[in-house]
Amino acid sequence: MKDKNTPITPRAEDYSQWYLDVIREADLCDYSPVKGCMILKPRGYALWEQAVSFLDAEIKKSGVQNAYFPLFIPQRLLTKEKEHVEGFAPELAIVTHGGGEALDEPLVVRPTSETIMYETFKDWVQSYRDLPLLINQWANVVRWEKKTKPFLRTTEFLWQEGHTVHATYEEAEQRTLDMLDMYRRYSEKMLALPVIVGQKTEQEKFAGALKTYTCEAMMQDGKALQFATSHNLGQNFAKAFEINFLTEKNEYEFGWQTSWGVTTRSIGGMIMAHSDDKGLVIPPNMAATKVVIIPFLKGGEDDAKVLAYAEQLASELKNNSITATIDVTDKRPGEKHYQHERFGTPIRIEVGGRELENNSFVYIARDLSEKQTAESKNLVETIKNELTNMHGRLFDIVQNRLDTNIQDVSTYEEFKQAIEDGKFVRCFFDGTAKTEELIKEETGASTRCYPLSEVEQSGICIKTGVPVTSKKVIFARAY
RNA sequence: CGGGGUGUGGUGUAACGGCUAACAUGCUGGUUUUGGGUACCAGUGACUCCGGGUUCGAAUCCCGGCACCCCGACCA
Repeated sequence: MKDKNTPITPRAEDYSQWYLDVIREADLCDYSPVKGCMILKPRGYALWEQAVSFLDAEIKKSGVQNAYFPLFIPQRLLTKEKEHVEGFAPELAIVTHGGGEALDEPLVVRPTSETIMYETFKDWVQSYRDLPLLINQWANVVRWEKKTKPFLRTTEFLWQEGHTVHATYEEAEQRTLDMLDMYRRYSEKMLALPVIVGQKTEQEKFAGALKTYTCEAMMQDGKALQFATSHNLGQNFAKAFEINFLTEKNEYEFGWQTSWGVTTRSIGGMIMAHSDDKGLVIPPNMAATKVVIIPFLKGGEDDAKVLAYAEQLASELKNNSITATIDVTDKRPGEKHYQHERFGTPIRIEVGGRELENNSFVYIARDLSEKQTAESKNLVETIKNELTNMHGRLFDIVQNRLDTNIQDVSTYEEFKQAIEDGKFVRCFFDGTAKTEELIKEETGASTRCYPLSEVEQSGICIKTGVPVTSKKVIFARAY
């Protein structure tokens, strides 16, 4: 943790350094001895736990069961689907020795579990009666990335990966979209983060997928962050792994598959999108501790009464499912205030002799600096409302940022300028890998997605001028 | 992996090639304070990232490694 004479870097000065400062100040993680890996400290892990509890419930509600597959994947399995192996080959961690001896066949540390799961799924799926097969796993995966940043890109990360097999394309597509929508809800309800949901271009889709859908969020510097994906795998993997089943007509057909995942990166997105120059801001629904109560203790005989009052307020909140703690450390009040601002605790309540006397309490929402006073009989209602309002305020700020920073352009000059200004750009594009690469080279912007909200229409490609009939695509610089 | 930058107590910094590596903060104990980082006293804490070299003498110069940061390429 930094000291008081070394405040965190202001956002405008160096966004990247600010982000690292916020994380360190909030005591979320440590660097590991292995480059690029992240040690999640309790405060950081608590954020992920909130995400897990929401997502796990939603996943189960949609009929999916949890299972667990091994960390090690025999290398030959990974090579079965051609595009898949080509996509992942450069970032694999491979184990060559075990028990002190060289292994006959190297083992890949899973970068994702399609291959090892589907090798098994082929045995689980025999008949149309076995479908749909709906499996999810909570796991860690390893991708040996060149460059890392806490939460946003780490060598090892935590995620949830869902894998399903269906009897028809339509059903698989529906599942793909349903899970995409779950991620949108996760983002909006938990992270207070509005997102653009849409479909990835051919070039940007998942290695081995038919279609990839994504949630794209806008950070405070205008860069995009993709933090959840849902893939319609078609029959690509089913063919490679021979996942076939007998239909009602007693004919063999390959299964139609989906996979979908969200990672600890989403926590990074939340941090980047909401935090400020004072430090971390945790949206209320993501905060394990929603309220911290700071009693003003003056060393007199009133202290016991003030403390009892604080405890009374805390237990009332807890009885109404609002997690609250009392900060009884012997630090000075000001120091506590700064600390909890850096920790991002959504609401701070202050009580002392004054409040005790007139049965009130002072509260401050993390995203506002004004102190407000309320009567203790209205405690639960007041705090509940404030938590709800805070969620709304955080959401609206990001929504507004998104709305005002998406620009429709019709010339390449406009395009370049808008990207330079840190905006999301919406335009037509010919859909080719060549054009996409060229634009990326010249401007640093990549395609984010074809938003689901867009409609197909005629236009001309922003770069090549070729006439196209398609949705407009979003371009942006991205993390 | 290419280009650039930075590595000094837990943290942030300082020190011309030259005294026992300095200051602030933190941490521990004490007194004092407590409605936005109290003040003072005492204590604690660094083979100056690692390994070589140049030199009478290296935190400082040179070479090699490693780590971190920034900009690219790769990606959730």
